[in-house]
Amino acid sequence: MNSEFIIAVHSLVLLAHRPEGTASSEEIATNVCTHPARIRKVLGCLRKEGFVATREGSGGGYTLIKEPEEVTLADVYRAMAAGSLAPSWCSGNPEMECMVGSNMQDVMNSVFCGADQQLEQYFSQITIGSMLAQIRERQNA
Amino acid sequence: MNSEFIIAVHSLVLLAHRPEGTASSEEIATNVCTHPARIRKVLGCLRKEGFVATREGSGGGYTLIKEPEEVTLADVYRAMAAGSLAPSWCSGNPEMECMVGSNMQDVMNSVFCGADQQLEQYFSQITIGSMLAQIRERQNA
DNA sequence: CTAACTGTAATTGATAATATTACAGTAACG
DNA sequence: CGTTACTGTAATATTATCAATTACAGTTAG
Repeated sequence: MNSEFIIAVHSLVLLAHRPEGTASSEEIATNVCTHPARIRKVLGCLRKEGFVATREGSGGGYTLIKEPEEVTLADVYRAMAAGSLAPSWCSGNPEMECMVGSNMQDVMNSVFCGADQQLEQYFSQITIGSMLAQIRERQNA
Repeated sequence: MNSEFIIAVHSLVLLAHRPEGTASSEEIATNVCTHPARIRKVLGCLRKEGFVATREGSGGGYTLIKEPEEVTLADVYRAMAAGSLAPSWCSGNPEMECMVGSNMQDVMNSVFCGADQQLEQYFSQITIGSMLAQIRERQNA
């Protein structure tokens, strides 16, 4: 799994937790434990996909512009990491003579496409809001 | 996803395709397109898990000792790559003060545990035998 | 005894992931 | 205005991970 997916989810949960839904890249970076430049890159992507609004300049930052309960992890997954299940490494080779070796890439690919869909379906049941709720439960326990 | 999972699946399908269910690490490596030493490592693991038998010495090699239709990708996944969905990279830090940052690792972890189970369930519907059948279909088409 | 194997570990090389730095562009605020 | 505090983006370094390769001890058939 793409670690940018994790950063995106964490950032969205943090924004949802903020009363105004707003934070700067530095605040988010501190919370996520990474570099502000990386946050800016990931949240720039989330902006293009319509999850957050950004304001440049002094006092600027990132604002969540969707209801936390309506943003599913599947939405985030599609935006950040779709198809990332299959490893870059590939077995077999379509050019070879052996029936198994020459067809394996295609068959393996279809297996991973199905897995990706399965994963997306699972993620569609989890929202940014429900993750925040889980965190609050843990805190109270 | 772990690429050893792919190597394991490919190797098992190849063995299933062989009349005697047998091949040497070099034959498998050629078919998979990797190095024999890597095959030996992966299939050594499959031996420990009871999928194949190995014979050392001259004329030795690897033999499939299960029915291809009864070996599911979930079995292989558990043996080779269980829990490999979650990235090594971790966001947040349990030591920090912020509720979100300090609990994110745990919550994220539970999300990925669920995803892993989901994936395993999907893989349990696919067998080495069914993959070989798919390959044969493609070949005929 | 030799040839053909597996088992395993160490080393190297390649690639990808992450952190860091740098700086241009933008907006608030005095 | 000019200064300060931000984002956007790219380039560069640094690490970490993955895969190939090499090496060699142990095993078995003939």
